[in-house]
Amino acid sequence: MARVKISSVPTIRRLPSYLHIIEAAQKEGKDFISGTVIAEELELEPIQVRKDLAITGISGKPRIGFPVAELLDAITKFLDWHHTHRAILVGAGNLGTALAGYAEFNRHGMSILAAFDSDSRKQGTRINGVEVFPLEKIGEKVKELEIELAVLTVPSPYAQETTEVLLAAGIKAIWNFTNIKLKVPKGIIVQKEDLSSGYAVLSVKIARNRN
Amino acid sequence: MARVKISSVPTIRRLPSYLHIIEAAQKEGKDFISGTVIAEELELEPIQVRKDLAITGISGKPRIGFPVAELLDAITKFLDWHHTHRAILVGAGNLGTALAGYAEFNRHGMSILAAFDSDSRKQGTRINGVEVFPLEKIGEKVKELEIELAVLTVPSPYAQETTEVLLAAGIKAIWNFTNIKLKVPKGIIVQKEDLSSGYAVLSVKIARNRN
DNA sequence: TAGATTGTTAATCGATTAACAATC
DNA sequence: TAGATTGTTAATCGATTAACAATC
Repeated sequence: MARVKISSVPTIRRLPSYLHIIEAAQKEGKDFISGTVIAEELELEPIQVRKDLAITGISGKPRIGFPVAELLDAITKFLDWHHTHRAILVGAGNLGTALAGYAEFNRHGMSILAAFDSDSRKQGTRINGVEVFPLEKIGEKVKELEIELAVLTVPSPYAQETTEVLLAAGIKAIWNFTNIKLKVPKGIIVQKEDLSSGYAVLSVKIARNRN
Repeated sequence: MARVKISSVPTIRRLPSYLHIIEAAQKEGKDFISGTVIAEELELEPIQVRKDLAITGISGKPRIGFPVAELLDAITKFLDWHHTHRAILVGAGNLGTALAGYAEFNRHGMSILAAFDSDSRKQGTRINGVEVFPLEKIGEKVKELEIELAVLTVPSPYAQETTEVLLAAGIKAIWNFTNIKLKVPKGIIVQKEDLSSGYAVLSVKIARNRN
């Protein structure tokens, strides 16, 4: 009986970088790639790569490695990147515009179908091909376009009130780029992308390096 | 003998969110804030907040909590956010522009003093107040402006070659927003900000939620 | 005083790493 | 065959959580 392997968040976070390496190997015409090679490329331990790849269910051959095509397929499916994630962008500023045009996401199933902004000068224009609507249209568009995900890139002071609008529209998953901890009911998925925490780690490293 | 408390990366990553909560408390005129309150706000365990705050060296009072002003000062200093980090932005696209205008970073010591882009139409213009120069000027400007940090927001295919230019210019720390694992000599600090790994976690959560 | 909160020490949990037989 | 790599089982490491005395 096939049991679902338990996968940890750290493992999930590493999978996209594996995917990237394996895609490069495929472009070079390789049919197999070893965990050792992937590990070298990313400066990880080989055992960690093997453990991570185990969750895909693909088995490798000793001395040869893992089959590239199968691995790409299995990782993509594991990440649910073979499905389209129908998304809206809320807050059409620079960050939102950057995300709308980020090829990496588009290639992996994220489809931003509409953007929203409170600035009437932006309404009716397009950012990276995505039309910008007033916030009032969120409810209507979410239903019409069968949206499952909202990418939140409004200024932080508006994060919570905008979230209320999204919840009212029936949104079940929010990718939160603000530095506000959103208050949402149980069952709503919130993924917080915290640039400040990255800056904190970097800053501490630099400070330690100075001494 | 005062020993430097060991601090883990997870702890450092949580400090900015504590700072945010404590700043809000200060604005409300509060002189003390308890770990319990911070934990509630962020949906963390109180014991985790107390452990994390211990690295600042500030001690709290039972029943009352931690002194807000001292805590803000200690966290800011711990993160080295009281020093100015002189930075350049390499790649003046939408993401770079967003980072240049991100008030959160400016408020906490990151000072972007110049931007660079290979697109000659951008050269001479300003993004969020930062002047854009051709890449050829990097070496000169890094010396002139005493830059210690480069924020890398070029398209991924140019990430490694741009890094070589930065290294040649004497840059010792790179904040890498591309999805390329940069090859750098030992001693160079690279902080990778990986949006794809966030998307991976989100995507898996959504997929699990559908079942 | 009563009791909420701190801070220390110990226990638990989970992720990473090590060891090594199996095998291509 | 020889030996590099896989995959499993066990050991280690480090982070989180629990327990609880001290105390404001």
